[in-house]
Amino acid sequence: MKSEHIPRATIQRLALYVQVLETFRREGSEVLSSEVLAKACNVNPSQIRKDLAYFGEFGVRGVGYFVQDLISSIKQALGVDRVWKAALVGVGNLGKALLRHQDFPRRGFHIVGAFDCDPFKIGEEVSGLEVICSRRLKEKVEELDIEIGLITTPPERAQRAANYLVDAGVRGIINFAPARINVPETVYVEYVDFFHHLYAVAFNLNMDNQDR
Amino acid sequence: MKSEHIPRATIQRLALYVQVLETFRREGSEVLSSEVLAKACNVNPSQIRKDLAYFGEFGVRGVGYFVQDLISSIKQALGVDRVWKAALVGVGNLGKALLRHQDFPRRGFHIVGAFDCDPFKIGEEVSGLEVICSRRLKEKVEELDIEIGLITTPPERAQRAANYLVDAGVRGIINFAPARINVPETVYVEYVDFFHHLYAVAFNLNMDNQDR
DNA sequence: AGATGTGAACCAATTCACAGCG
DNA sequence: CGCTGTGAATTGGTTCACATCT
Repeated sequence: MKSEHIPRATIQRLALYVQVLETFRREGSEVLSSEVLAKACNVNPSQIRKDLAYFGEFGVRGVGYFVQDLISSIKQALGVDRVWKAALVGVGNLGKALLRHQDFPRRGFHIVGAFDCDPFKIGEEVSGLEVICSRRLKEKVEELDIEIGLITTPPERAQRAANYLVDAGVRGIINFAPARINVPETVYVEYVDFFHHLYAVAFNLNMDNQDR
Repeated sequence: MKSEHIPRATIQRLALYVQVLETFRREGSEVLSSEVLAKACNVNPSQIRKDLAYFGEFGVRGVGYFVQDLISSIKQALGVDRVWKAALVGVGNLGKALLRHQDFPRRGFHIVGAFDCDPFKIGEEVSGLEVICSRRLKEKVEELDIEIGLITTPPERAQRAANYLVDAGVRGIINFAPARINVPETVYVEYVDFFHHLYAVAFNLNMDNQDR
């Protein structure tokens, strides 16, 4: 693999390719060209080839790509060809929904700890996990070998959750709370915010309305 | 407002600015410079000024921006200075969590219809809404004046949900299901997929691990 | 023959640097 | 004087076009 800098957009597209390739596999495809995959993903074929080229040569000239092999190769490139263990902090509506979400284990992300600071929630069981006091994060992260943290607290408690996670040695965080968080440079944060998407939809509908 | 093409990234950042500005407002700030806002959003100050320039001149030279005014201006630019009515299709774990999510109404997105095709779910009440058969979408969309659709079905039923929504005249869709959907050009779709973010985190942690 | 892999050309978005204004 | 607003410079990402290989 080339150690060039890999655009963030490439990573996002690779995740998309896996999703679409898995659909092709379910439907029985064994080989496909970058052109076919491109159409299904709504991107340019050479975009796909460039994205893949960061990690190696996975295709066969004159033939295309073997679906199963390509899925495996991309997953390996992304580092999702293994199990990642995660802790969830904030057992509200969203937190519970994520804990119950079948796709997490199915996709290799095992949520092995659920944390909250509300004494009424501590001890409650959600989806086979006992809710534990957030203060005990460090101890549990070490015990369970957790590498990823999911923050699903209300926004005003997101920073505190982040602090606990960082202190516990977690180096990857996905923040579902609508608030920015400060963490050391060594910690990687992804923000998930539905409302940014809702705003984008509203903006586009609004534009269309004005054009008429 | 200039009718230039506005980059998608700009729209996403404007949504971010609103989020961060609302935090500043809560904390009592009345005026701030692009530099201060930039630091809080982790972007370049001139980026902010450029983004805003697509829509008008909102600042005061030598002073900065008035927090409250800027929030209002951006919301107006994005088209979120009003209420948008939405239908949710697919009342599973995620669907229920979204229906119960206080932030939707708080941010101007009112989910006024919940739909599912499972006869066991139809008639059930979730967060004050009766679950209605998906086939009745068209009728309800017209009756309730719905403009946005949220798809929270399993992936294999996402396309059908999209078809119902399009047929009902909905022109903006947010798809939470991990599947691409085909819709006419006139319909705007946003995809929300946690796993793309999880993959990005996994990739970065994986890289860090290899570097050591 | 037909698809990949890739350097070159293109285009868009970000950042710089400073003129313009309160 | 200080910060905005913006043309110019730069960076980075995407697309093209074709050499390359099965």
